[in-house]
Amino acid sequence: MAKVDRRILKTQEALKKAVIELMTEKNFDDITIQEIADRANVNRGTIYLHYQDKYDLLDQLIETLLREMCELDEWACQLEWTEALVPYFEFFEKNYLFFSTMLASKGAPEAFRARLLVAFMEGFKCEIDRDSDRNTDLNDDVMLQYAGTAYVGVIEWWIRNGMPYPPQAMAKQVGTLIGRSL
Amino acid sequence: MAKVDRRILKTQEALKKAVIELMTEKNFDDITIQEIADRANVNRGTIYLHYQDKYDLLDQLIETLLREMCELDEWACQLEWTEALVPYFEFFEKNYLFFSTMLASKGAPEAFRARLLVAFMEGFKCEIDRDSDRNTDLNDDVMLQYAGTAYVGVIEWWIRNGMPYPPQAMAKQVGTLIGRSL
DNA sequence: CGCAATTCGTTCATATCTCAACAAACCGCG
DNA sequence: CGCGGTTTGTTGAGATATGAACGAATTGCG
Repeated sequence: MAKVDRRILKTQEALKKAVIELMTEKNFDDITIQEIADRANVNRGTIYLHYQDKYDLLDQLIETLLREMCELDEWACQLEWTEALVPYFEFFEKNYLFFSTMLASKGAPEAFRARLLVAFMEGFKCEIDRDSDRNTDLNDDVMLQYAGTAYVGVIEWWIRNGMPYPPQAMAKQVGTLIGRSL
Repeated sequence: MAKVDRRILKTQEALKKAVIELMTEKNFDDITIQEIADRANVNRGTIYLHYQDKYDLLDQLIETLLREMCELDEWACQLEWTEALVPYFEFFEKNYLFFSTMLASKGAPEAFRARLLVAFMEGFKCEIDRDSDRNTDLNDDVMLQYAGTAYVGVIEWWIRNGMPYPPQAMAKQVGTLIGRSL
């Protein structure tokens, strides 16, 4: 893709960082456009050059994070599950602030869980075991829904409880379980 | 003074930060304008909108720091020495990276010590004890030179040796000594 | 409810920054 | 020395961000 002007990247990064920060301090709906602009050290009008409103900004912020996450495509049907999940849990850990906020706050982001789920199920698709016959009686969408919701549930629990186990341990256990489910 | 456009401040701060960082990694003379621009995430040409060359940038960087330091004018002839010096040593600590680089590197900043000295002596001027008669036989400039070089020397030692005592302890001791000298 | 204050979204003219290109100066090296 | 490659400083056209202003929501409160 055509390379983007450096100023655009700087502005958008500052804005997204500002939103994440502010979300840890107050409910998303209570955050004002002016506050975001101040925190990002950007003129208020500049926000409207990039986003419709603060909800659009939140949307694109989520989109960015999810895209980043999906680029951890080491799960290119290559590694074993227990290995492949490590970078993911490390990613969750690195973005702990964002995830915990998105999962805790109750304002806008009910949709966040759903988007996570879709992203995971998409990733799981090519992982279903078709070589053996242990899944002959199972429908794809059932298996995907099963493993997907389980994965999201575990992540949510892990984040909410302050990441009681290290990423590696989580990856190993969750990897085992997902492997059994697909 | 007329308020400065936000972009100017952002750019200049990024540039100064970049220089400080780079100076910890290599000799100032080996730093290239392009490197500074890259580190600051700024177009190379932009640098010339603000500075003549990298030496000018370093100059203004020093100027900025010294001005910042002088604005710690709690020593408005108000507090006792041992108290008044605390914010200064905290300032040195906060800018440890800069000071240690400026005092260690041997490229450009031989002049740095001299500038520090001048700044301190200027600040000492109004602090000379004229009320008692214990200084009647002493010249101002002698006392200033004496206390100033001593102060610079101690700071240099403290920074070079990795700040072996906390700022408060340093402020207390140096405060006592300067008080005796003026 | 009704008013005051805040926030929002938009507009405009202008300042600053960007990118690409250029010639000149500088550099290391055969 | 002389040559390629790098760095420098400058330029110009265009893109983006700024600040100030405005009326229209929205909010908080008596």
